[in-house]
Amino acid sequence: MGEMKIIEFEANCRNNEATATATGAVFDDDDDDVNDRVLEWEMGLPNCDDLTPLSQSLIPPELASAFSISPEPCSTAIDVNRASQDTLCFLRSTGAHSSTTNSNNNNFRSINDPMVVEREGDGSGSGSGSGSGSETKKMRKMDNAEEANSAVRTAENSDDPSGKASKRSRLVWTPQLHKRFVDVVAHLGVKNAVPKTIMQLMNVEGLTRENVASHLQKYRLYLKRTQGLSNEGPSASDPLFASTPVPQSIHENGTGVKGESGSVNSNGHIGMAIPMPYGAPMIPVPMYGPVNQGGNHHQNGYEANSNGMLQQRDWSGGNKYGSVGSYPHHL
DNA sequence: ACACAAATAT
DNA sequence: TATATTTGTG
Repeated sequence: MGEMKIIEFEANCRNNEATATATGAVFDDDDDDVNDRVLEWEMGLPNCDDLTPLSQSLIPPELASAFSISPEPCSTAIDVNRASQDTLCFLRSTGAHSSTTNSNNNNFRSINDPMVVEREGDGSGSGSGSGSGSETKKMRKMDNAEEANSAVRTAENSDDPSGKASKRSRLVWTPQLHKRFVDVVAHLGVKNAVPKTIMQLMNVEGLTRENVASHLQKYRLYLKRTQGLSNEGPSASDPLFASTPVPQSIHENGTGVKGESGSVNSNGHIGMAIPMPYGAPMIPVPMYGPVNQGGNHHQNGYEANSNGMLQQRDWSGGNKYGSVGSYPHHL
């Protein structure tokens, strides 16, 4: 278990020099009080949906080309898995013992299984693809809904055999996606929060301006309905929106630099203007769904998405945005 | 070309 | 119901 976690983290942070070093330090174990520190350290670790998946290139294409950086073919989930395997082998051969490295920590979720899109065209094929049918099956616990389904697809379904424009199916605004959306909207002021910009900063592959525009329209209505009216009563409607507290920074805030940070929202949440939000792509791919509208069974707004996280208030208590990364400064 | 809101469609 | 698309306006 402990091994698994470390490996996953390793994989997720491969590009983070500092963290990688830290990981190494753990293995040097002098133990004992180190354990406490490790625990403490782990508490502050970013949640999995805050981590940048390896499957995502850290450098935007434009930037890469601008600095003539070699493309580095963006790794697939399979690559990530293989990397995990390699790391595992390496660690074992090195004699790293993570035996004492605690076991209780449900906080870790693997995102090396790709966040996926499914198009309504093919309802089939949601195989747990990444494994490529080979090993790794042993430690797959997938507690609860964790990675219940995972299909490895890409936004642009490669084959658009007939003709051209592959009809995208409806975008499903998962809590992760929406969180991202809200973060970005909060980060830009009201002024700059226009669909195009939002789309760019969200940096989600396959996300279109129309997607954002539509969602933004709805979101604005939601805002008008809630903070417009003094009564903030039944937030029963729009579970998605309700689950993602509206940052105060939506007030007036151009670059967000001068904004008060640490202000507390009505919910008791910290609505600080996100210091340095995403710069690099984090969320690989939005999730599309089979639109579940033929015989709709469940009424909750949630989808049993590939992460299975119906994270409602993961962030309720403290402000641990392990949320690393930074918005591109050049905007 | 874009943003926007409202209406409408799926 | 959630999202997409259209329409009209700026």
